[in-house]
Amino acid sequence: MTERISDAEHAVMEVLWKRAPMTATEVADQVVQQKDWSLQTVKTLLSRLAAKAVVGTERDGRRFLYSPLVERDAYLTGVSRNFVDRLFGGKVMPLVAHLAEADELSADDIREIEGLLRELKK
Amino acid sequence: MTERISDAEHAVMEVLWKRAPMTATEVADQVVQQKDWSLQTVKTLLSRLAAKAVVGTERDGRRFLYSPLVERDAYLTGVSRNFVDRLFGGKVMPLVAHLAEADELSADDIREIEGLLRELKK
DNA sequence: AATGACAGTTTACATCTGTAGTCAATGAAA
DNA sequence: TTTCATTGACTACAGATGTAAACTGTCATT
Repeated sequence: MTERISDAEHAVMEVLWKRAPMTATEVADQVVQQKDWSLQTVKTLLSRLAAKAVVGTERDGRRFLYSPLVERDAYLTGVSRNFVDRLFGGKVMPLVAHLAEADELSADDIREIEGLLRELKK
Repeated sequence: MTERISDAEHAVMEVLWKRAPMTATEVADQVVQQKDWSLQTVKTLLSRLAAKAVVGTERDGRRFLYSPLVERDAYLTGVSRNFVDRLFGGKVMPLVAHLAEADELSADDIREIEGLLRELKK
């Protein structure tokens, strides 16, 4: 199973998923636009991710270039699977139903999803 | 915003959401069918939930009766909202699309969801 | 050669979580 | 009334997490 990625780590991953490889400083520059973290914090998160082999490092002179080793897609699948399992008994229906009842779905959302499902049946 | 409920705590809540009020021992009896936890562990979790005011206590002689103070529905809405926000930019479409692409949706699922959406549009 | 600016590594530290063990009070049973 | 079982309260303790500061090695500059 894929290594667990914490919330804070996830923010770092999102940056790396957008562009990679990047140096720690580059990553931090991006992350800081979202989260009010220090450079050190971002470095720590990168190290932990590297230790878990969720990101890979490649030496570039005196510094490292970081790249994701786990694809965003695979990660999302795992997390979604887990989420739906734990909270909705593994069924997507109840989740969609719930979001719908909670008025989290706009008419546009509904149309979009219907279109998607129509595609899927082909 | 609703207090955060950890995974272990969530298992306890599921039991209380099914029936309440219940004593700690009753809750533990139910929980143990799912998780291999000791009575003490369940009691600790109940205490933590009570401390966070996620469950309420009512004295019954020498023991307590516990009941949820947060409704399952409200909880699910919050957690789902948060999940979709963090991972799918707040849009449900990408989530459904993702699950679909990851083959997490069966033909039956698709039909069911379509039925649901059709209802919603009325 | 001395100095300063980065980069990565190590250490820190409070809080949250998972998972109980122990203790003290109290009601039930003998 | 002595004893036992039950219940909540307090304590424990390791690992994960959020959030860094301090340390160390090494180029680039003076």
